[in-house]
Parts: sequence; C-alpha cells; structure tokens
Amino acid sequence: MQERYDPAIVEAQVQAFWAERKAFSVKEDPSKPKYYCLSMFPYPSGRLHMGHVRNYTIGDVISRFMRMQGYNVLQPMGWDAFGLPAENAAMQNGVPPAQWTRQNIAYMKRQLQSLGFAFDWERELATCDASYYRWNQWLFLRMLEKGIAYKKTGIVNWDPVDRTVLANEQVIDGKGWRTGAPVEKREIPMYYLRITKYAQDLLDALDSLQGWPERVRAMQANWIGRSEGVRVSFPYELDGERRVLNVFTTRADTLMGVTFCAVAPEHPLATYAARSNPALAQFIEECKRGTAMEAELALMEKKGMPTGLFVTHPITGAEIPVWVGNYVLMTYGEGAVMGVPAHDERDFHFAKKYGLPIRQVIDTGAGRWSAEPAQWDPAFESHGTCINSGKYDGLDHEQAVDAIAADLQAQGLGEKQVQWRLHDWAISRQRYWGCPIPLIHCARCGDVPVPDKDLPVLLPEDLVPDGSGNPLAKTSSFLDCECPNCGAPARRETDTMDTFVDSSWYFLRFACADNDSAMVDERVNYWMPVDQYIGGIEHAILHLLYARFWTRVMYDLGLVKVQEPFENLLTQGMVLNDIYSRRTADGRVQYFNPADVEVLYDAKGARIGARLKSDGQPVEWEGMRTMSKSKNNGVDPQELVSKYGADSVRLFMMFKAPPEDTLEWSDEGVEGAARFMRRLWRIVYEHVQQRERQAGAVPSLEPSKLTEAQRAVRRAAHSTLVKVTDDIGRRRVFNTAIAAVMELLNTLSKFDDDSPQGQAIRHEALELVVQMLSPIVPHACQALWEALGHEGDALIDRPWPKPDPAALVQEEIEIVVQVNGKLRGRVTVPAQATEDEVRSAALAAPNVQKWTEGKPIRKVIVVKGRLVNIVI
RNA sequence: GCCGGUGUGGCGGAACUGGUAGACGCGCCGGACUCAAAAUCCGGUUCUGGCAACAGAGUGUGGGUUCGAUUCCCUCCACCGGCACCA
Repeated sequence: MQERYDPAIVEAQVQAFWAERKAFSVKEDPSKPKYYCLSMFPYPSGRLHMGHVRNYTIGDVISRFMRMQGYNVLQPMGWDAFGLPAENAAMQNGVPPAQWTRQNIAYMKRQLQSLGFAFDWERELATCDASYYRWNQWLFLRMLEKGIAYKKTGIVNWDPVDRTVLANEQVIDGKGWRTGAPVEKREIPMYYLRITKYAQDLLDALDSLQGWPERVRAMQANWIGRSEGVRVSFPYELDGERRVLNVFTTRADTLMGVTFCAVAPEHPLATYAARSNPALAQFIEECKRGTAMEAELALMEKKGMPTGLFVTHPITGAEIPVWVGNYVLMTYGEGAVMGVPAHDERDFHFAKKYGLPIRQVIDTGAGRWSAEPAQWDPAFESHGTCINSGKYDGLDHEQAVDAIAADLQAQGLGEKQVQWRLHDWAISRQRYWGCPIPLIHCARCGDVPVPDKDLPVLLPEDLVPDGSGNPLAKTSSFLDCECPNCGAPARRETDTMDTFVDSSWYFLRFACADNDSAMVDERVNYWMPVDQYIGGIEHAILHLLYARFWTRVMYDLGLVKVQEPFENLLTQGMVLNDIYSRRTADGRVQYFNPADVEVLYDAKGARIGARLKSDGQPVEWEGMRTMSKSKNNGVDPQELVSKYGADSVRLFMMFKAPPEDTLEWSDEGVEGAARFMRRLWRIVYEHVQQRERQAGAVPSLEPSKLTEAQRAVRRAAHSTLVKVTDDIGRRRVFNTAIAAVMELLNTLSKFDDDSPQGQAIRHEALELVVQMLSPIVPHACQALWEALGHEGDALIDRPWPKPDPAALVQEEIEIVVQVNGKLRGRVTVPAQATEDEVRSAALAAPNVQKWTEGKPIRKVIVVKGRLVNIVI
C-alpha cells in the first residue's frame, strides 16, 4: 500500500481490475431478484457536462448499492444520437453528422469510463445505428396498420430564404436564426401518432405511479389536461347556408350571460370575414406574427376586432356579435369561445375595453349587482345560483349545466363533452439527421409503406447539410425508388422522425440490444419495468409521457408485458455555479470563469467581494445559475478528474446536496472532498502499518471483554451502518450518509487505543467504512479493501454488511429535561428505566430544581428514550 | 397570469413520525509543526450579554393548534422552476 493517496494510480489500477474481471457485464439470472437502474442517456454533444456527471453518479451509487444487496443489477448506457446539433456542427465545419456524432461518442465514452461508472458496455446502443432505428421504422409500420399513426397537415415555421423548416428554437423574435428573414407559417402534410387515444389511460395510471415525485405527476396531469364541459353551437347563416359556430365551455351555467363570441385569428370564420375587411385582415396578420402561446404573453393586452358577423344564441335566439380575439387559441377546443364578461375575468376586461354589455347571471353569494361593477373581483368567477336566466333561475352550477346541456342536446345544438389539452404527437421532421420514415410516394398508389423485408430504410451517412433544406430531398440515390405495389418509379419520403421517438423505447432495447431479428425478446420481460429511472426534471413531461405512450402501444401489440415503463423516478436537480462579471468601458458585460476569481472574506468568514486573480481588480458577483457558455461559468469534468480523481468528484457531487435539489458548485467543496479522501487513506494506511509492524494477524474481537470506551466506538460503527443503509437504500439521500461516515471517521481518529481489542475494533470499523463508501467512491474503496487484507477480492461482489445487534445495545441513555418547553438540563438513566424512574431523575436534576423550586408542578410529560417536559 | 417548489449560522446543508435547532462539510479565527510557506494536525465558530457558570433571542412575515412547532393549519412576502391566455 502506498503511503500517499494518488487517485490517478489507484483509479487506473482498479479500472483495470474491473475490466479484467468483466465486473460490470450482466446476464439474465432467474435465480436472483433483478434490479434495472437506468439513467437518461445523453445526447453526444462532444463532452460530458457536470449535469451528466451528477446524473450518472446517482445511478451508479444506487446500482452498486443494490448489487451489494444481492440484486442482479442492469445498468446500461447508450447514446441519443440523432438531432439538430450534429447538423449545425456539419454546417460549421463541413463534417458529416454521422462522423461528428461517432467521434463525440468515442470521446464521451472514455470520459464515462474514467469516472468508473459500472455500466454494462456490452449493451451499448446508439439511436443513429440502423440496428436500432430499423425498429422505429418497423413499429411505425405497425402503428400505421393499427391506425395509431396517420397523416394530416400541420403548421411549421418556414424560412423563405433558406427554403427550410425551422425548429421553434431556431426562430428568434419571429425571424430565422441564420437568415434573419421573417418566418412564415406553412401548412404541410405530416405524420401523427394518436396519443390522444391513450389520454384517459395515461391520466388514470398516474395514480399508480407512487414511486414518482408528486410534482411530475401533477405536471403530466396538467399537460394531458382533461376538462369536462359542454359543446355549445351558435347557429348562423352564411351565403344562404345554415351553419353553426361551436364553442367549448366548462361554464355552461353562464350561457344566459353570453354577450359576444370570440374566435381565434386562424378560425375559418375570421378568415372569411377578413376577405372583405382589410383592417381585420391586418389585425389577424398581426396576431399570427406575434409569438403566441408563450407564458409571458399571459400578461399581454387582450385585443380584438369585430368580424361584423353575428350568430344566434341557441336558447334565447338573441343576436350575438362575433369578434376575433388575440387570446383565443386555435389549437384548443373549437378555436372559439363564448364571452361571458360578468363571470370570466378575461371576458370582463375584453368587454370593458370594447364597450360590450356585461350581464350578471350568477348570484355568487355576494348578491345581485345594482349597477355594473367598474373593477373585476375574483369572486365573480365563483360558482353560485342562476339569476336573470329565465327557467334556469335558482339552479346551482351542476343543475344548470345539466339542464342547459339537456336542452341544447334536444335541439341538436350541443352536448356534454370531455376536452383534452393533449394533442396528437407530430413526428415528422423535415431534417436529415434522423430516422427515415419508411414510406414511398407513388403517383398511382399514393403513400405506400415500405415492406418489412426492405427494412431498414438506411439513412445515407455521407451527406453534409448546408442549411437550405433537407439534403435527403436532393440525393437521388435515396430519393428514387420503385413503388413496392406496382413497380413504377416512385419517391421516398424524406422526412425523418422526431428524436423523441428514439428515446421512447431505448430502455426496452437495452435488454436485448444484440437481437437483429426482433425489436424485443423474452429478456425484456425479465428486466422490465425499470426499477429506478434517473434524469433531469426538464424531461418531466414530453419524454416521460411519450415513453409511457409508446410502451402502451407495444403492450397492445403483445410485444411487452408492462404498460408503465418506469417504476420509480428520481429527478435530479441542476448544477449551478457562480457568475462573475465586469462592465467594460464600452458598456458591454464581460464574464469571468469562477476558477479565475478569488473570493474575499472578512474576519468572520463572510463574503465581502471578489477579484480577478490575474489583475487583482474587483469583479461583480451575479448570483448562481446553471452552467453555461454564455455566462462563462462552466466546469469541465475532465479537468477535475485529472486534478482530484474521479472519486473526489463523485464524493463532492453526492455530498454537497440531496439529489433532487439544485447543487451549487464550489471549488473549495471539491478540495474538501479530496481532503477527506486523503484522510481516509491515511487512517487506513496507519492502521495497516501498525499491523505490519506487529507482523501478526488482526486480533479477534471479543465483544464481552470490551471497555466502555471500546463499546462506544463499536456502537458508533454499527449505528453508522444502520443509518447509511437506510439513507442510501430507502431515503435515497447520500449527503447524510456521507456525513455519518465522516462523523464515524472523526470518532476513529480520536480513538487511540492500541490494545489488541482496540485494534480489532478499529479494523472492523475501517472495513465497514470502506464497504459503506464503496458505492460512492468505488476506486479508493477497492484499493483500501485489498490493503485491509482482502487481496484480489472484488468489493463490488461482497454482500452489503449487516450490523451486529449486540453492538447497538446501549446500557445508559441521556434524557433531555425541559421546563415549560425550554431546555434546562440532561440526565443519564439506564436504557430500560421505567417512566417513573425517568420522571424522578428528571425532577431531581439540579438545574431543573432551580426552575421548579417553590412552584406547583402541573404536569410532567415523559417521551420514552427522549425527553421529559415539566409544566409548571 | 396559472401550476409546482423552496425560504434554517458568513455559505452548502442536517434535524426521517410534532420532542436537544444548526449534524457533516466549506469559509473564517486561534494554536502546533516549519527558517518560512504549502500540506497536515489540534481547538474554536448562530446572535446578544457575561471571565465563566449561565441567561435571553433565534428556522422569510404575522397569527393559530399543542405541554412542546423548522416540522401541522391560515395570512402575507421573497426567490427559483415549469407552462398552457385552456374557455
């Protein structure tokens, strides 16, 4: 054993040891309980960032811990390898996306290996490999057959200069990111997956996901957005034809208070009216250009314009004006709303602004208005009793909704309806670097699916996109083909699939990544569901919802036996770092990396400022944010690993904050972790040295012959084991587990008993420390385990230690004594003392008597093993 | 605007089921070692008063329940995250 802790040497040796034994390769084994621990696979952007390191460290700790608990643990890793950044990189440097992506994968794989994660690399997959994405295509064809996949038009952002479709993130202030040209909305044919068919099931099943964070379930429920209401039809005549304007409302009880209707700018009625009304046409154009549907627009001014058209109230027969409103969404419900200004805040402000009548039809308990109110009051929206509503007067909310829905239905002018916010999933992307959609367009036969025998439709890997449209559409070797039906020359579909498709089932493929004749096989049933899924909260909605949907489709096709893929979900918090800046002479802001900044403290350790190391001049602290290039506050994992070693980085990440909280990066914190590693190493080293000097076996422990001080140290070791086991296994918090081990190590370093029994206790405790820390800092622990006399023994295959119940027994315990809830003393009593004995000991304590003297004692509360509270 | 989350020393955090507030670490202060520095080790570190024993205050604000509240309930405030003007 080396005297000095040198992580570079230790980690290289231990990684070689694992590699030699194929320590992380795992096979299905029906004799053992299985545990599938999965971290979200990364996009191969080039380098790992600290968020990845945190994510995968959490997964690795859980995996290693469960393995030591006796589970057959699967922890795979792969690459979410299709996507836009590869195309952007190609445009910049002319390298084909395939090449760029595979280089990145190779580099990042080495990074992951240097961190010592126990991944089974034999199951590695990349979604850009045909052996993977062919099954996207295969399942898409099954979905087509089932009617789950279908074609309809959809609206996309069109850059007229580059003649290309832009992603939302490529549209900045309504302009194309590269060309700066105003983006147009275009309607093009696309393929959709009918996720709405599963809406009710996806919603209902959320209740069964008890292992998911409450907030993620809430976010999904809101996203699915079930709402019960009534579809109301307002009849009208146009060009001599009788038609209806449909609206959806959850407040059918306020129908008698309708004074206008508002339609979305894209609504056909708006389009019709605009034809003969240039001002309206201009207004509609404005609305469409605005960055609609963004959160900040919640505060946007509600604007509208009359169409000049009128519809008929389905019950009163009154004429109702139709407006175009910038706040009405075409994508929700019918793209039209009924305006009830007396009982809806938006409608109220709209009516006030444009002088529309306000008609109270609900008595919300505050009575009837004598005059129209000038200000909105949230109470107006409450449920109440119908008034001014003719035959509905006196009905409450539910009764009125039922009665009105029934009357509308009788006339064929409406019915109760369930409305979903969720819409079908558009998977077509007009991009090159993705999975080709397996269809062929034939002039005679229409859209023809590629026959299974011709799969996969291979994506050519040598193309370099230049930003002007999809290169597939210009590559005849890809484009030109024969119609599988009639043999006539035909054109291949050039759209590729949304990359969310790739990530919707990769967790299934890890079970059988080597199968080239089927998408999944029996092994999936052994491993699924994923027992622990770990990833960022940013995937709380889309990825997780799509994966749940996709798994259900595969279930319905008989391919898998689970409907819910992820049993437990841990959403790890973001990694933040300080932001330092300085305003330059020309008014720009310059950001400095925290590594180049020195923080200044006062004599009490409070932070008073910061300055740049290179010039000593002050810099401004702007708080902490997620690491990003633009704020120059990133930290490179690779530099840290070479400076401190993987174990110190892993230890710091797990110690600094609970996994679900944000983690504030600090260089001093990593130094602290490294310091702890050196300390641990030294304590084991000194113990081992002592053993070698005495050249004998470790004295055997004789629990019955221990002194009180020796028993206390042994009790500390075993009770730490109890806590650490619970913290990692049940509570999934690692910071407190590490703190407990640090405390134990502090105890051990003060325990300088060199008697044979003292040495035996130290040896036992150090073995426990090394075992307890091994999921977190696996390299150093393996080396220390060998140094403690287990040469060549793989710690990862050792069973997790069990505490000795006898070591935990305590003869005496300390009881806290309070007087009127305030701490006034402590007494030590035998552990098995009766309540009466504890009470009299407490009352007799000197400091307590001082406070109770001469006062009548009203009550004494005794909490077993904890405290006594004397009420006077 | 809505939904969700979080507020505890100089800082990150701990206190799991209502029972000793501040574990553990960082920073800071003091000491040992050293010619010196770094590293390492030892001690101290919520605030106020006191040499001390000890006393008082204290978990964003104001209230409530309780023998007892960081923990439960209500009000308000601040910050963070998500988004969907959802009819």
